[in-house]
Amino acid sequence: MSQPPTASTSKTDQKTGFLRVAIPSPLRRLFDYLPPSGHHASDILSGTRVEVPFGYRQLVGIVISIETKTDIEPDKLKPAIRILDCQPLIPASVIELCQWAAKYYHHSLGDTLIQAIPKNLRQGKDASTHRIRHWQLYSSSDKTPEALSKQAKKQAQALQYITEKSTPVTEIDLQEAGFSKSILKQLEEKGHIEALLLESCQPHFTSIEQVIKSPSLSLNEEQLYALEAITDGLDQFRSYLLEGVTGSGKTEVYLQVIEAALKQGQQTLVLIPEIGLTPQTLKRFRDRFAVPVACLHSGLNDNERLQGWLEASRATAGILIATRSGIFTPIPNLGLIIVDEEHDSSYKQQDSLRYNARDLAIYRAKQANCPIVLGSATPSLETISNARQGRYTQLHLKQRAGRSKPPTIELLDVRQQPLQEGLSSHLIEHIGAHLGRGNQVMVFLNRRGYAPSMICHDCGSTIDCPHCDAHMTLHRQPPHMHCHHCDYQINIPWACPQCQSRKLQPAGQGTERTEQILSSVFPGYPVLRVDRDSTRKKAAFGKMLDQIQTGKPCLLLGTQMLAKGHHFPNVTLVAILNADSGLFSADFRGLEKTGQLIMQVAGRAGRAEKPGHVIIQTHNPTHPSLQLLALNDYSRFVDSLFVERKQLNLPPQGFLA
DNA sequence: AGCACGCCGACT
DNA sequence: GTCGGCGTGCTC
Repeated sequence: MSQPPTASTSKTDQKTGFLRVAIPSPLRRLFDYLPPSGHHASDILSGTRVEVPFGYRQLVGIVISIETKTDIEPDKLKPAIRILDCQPLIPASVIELCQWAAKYYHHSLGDTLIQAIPKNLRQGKDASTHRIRHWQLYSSSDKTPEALSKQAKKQAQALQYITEKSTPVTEIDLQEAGFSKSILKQLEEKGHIEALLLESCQPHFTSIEQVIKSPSLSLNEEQLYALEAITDGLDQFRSYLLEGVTGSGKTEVYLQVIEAALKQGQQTLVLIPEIGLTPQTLKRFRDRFAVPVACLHSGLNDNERLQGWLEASRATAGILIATRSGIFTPIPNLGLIIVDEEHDSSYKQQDSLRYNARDLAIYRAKQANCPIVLGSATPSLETISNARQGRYTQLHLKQRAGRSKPPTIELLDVRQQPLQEGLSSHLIEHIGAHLGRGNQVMVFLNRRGYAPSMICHDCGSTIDCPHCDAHMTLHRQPPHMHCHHCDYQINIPWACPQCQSRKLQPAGQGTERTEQILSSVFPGYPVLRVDRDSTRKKAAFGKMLDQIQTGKPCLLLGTQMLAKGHHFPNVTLVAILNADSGLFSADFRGLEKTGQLIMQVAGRAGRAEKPGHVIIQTHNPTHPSLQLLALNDYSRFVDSLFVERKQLNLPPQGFLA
């Protein structure tokens, strides 16, 4: 082995400093390294990724700081392998956010930071040379393209679109213009176009002079008041609660606030619930704004995620629409945060770092000194409590936009009434009447499968999951028993495992069972079942939505998938079958969740010209919470919950941990 | 969390 | 002999 040129060299290296690195490991401390050979610590910036030896492994860590002193014995220090970024990948603001989150949620900083960046970057991929697929006309003349057939209209349009652009077009751009991958592939096979991998060279979003692509809608008085309240303080931290009933036009207020932020050269982060980012939502943003709109959600592959992340962190996109984890995306010109459906539980991460993206969003807005808008028709008690204590400015949208009226809500007492597979005859009459008038009916049942349990008629024992002790749900399509907690599945038993009796019976109602009864009672109308089982295939849900949008009379039967975000103009009757099961939940937030769900479901009724009617079947017509919900009065319902929480000293009145 | 090491019992 | 089960300890 050759000696270093002089003995003093290594000493000088040590004097220049150490890298303090956050390592993706559950250990809640940082690790010091010598700079990689050929580097001086003083040239390395915090926020860059660094590859380091760690035990027997090599990991990608994040440089948190450069230190001149270390407590580690010199012979234990290892040099880092290499620096992965020439510019900080994670800005100081996001490191600070992660430090706060790691401390608050008792998690390691390394694990917190590493989950804040896309998978590709976690694995050490070079961020500066990220390439994406572009398409251009076939450039060499070694073969003549095959002529397009007259039927291939879409292909001809795509070819036209690509021809008109002078530079290669990104595949994403083409997809937004309505040309699918298969169209492009066919054009490629016929020799018309070719793919190129190019670095995207989009300009900073502020270089796009016109912010708006299509004109805004006109606002009613309440909307205008909200808009002005928020835009008055665009340059300072302030939290707003935008409480607006379903159909009151919250989104239009968001869009116009975003417009104001963009005009000041600032980016907006829009957080939405997990299932909230439908292609329609995205389209609405992209149709309105001329600046690029990036998105991050679970439907994207690793490269698309990286793309969205880079567009936001390089400020090529003016708007980032993201689900929970998007709260960690670097956004250099952050000037506005919107959290839509702020009460939604998908903002909570349940495993590893147990954060609530809505709460981190508040921290981030404070950090960026910008306004944050929490929007919901049914805000969480925490948020209402904050608003009442004056921490948030409260804005109300009480009227539905346009001419539609709030629905009437009826509690249908089914005590002592004959039930046909969970449906009372009164309800069946109502459903028939609405269908007969050519309208659509929505039946809401928050239980998928055929029946939530199997019970032995002779000994009373139930079929339970061996792993989690919960009842196993009976499914008929295909026939099996399924644990909805851990996914454990078995065949339907022939006999009771306890007493060998053959009298095992389905107990309770699931959507499959209700589908059967609805089809037999209303044979002339299609029954569309929308739950996680019937929509497992990717296109299935979309197809059902299309069928609903035709407006023809039909029965829509589903779980909470139906409750959120969709606009069904022809639904005039909403029936809620098992509201009772939510009234006596073990979780102290159970009643709150139930109330929010009922309000959300009820909001599906009568959104257009036709008045809506909601029927809640119940064995507890005198339940005070249910009565308040039936008055369509969410705030009085919330008041009653506050009283209860106060008595039991539960959040937000008290603390649990 | 990973990963290696080391101790011990079961098998070709 | 040696394969592998899991208990323990360490990571700059």
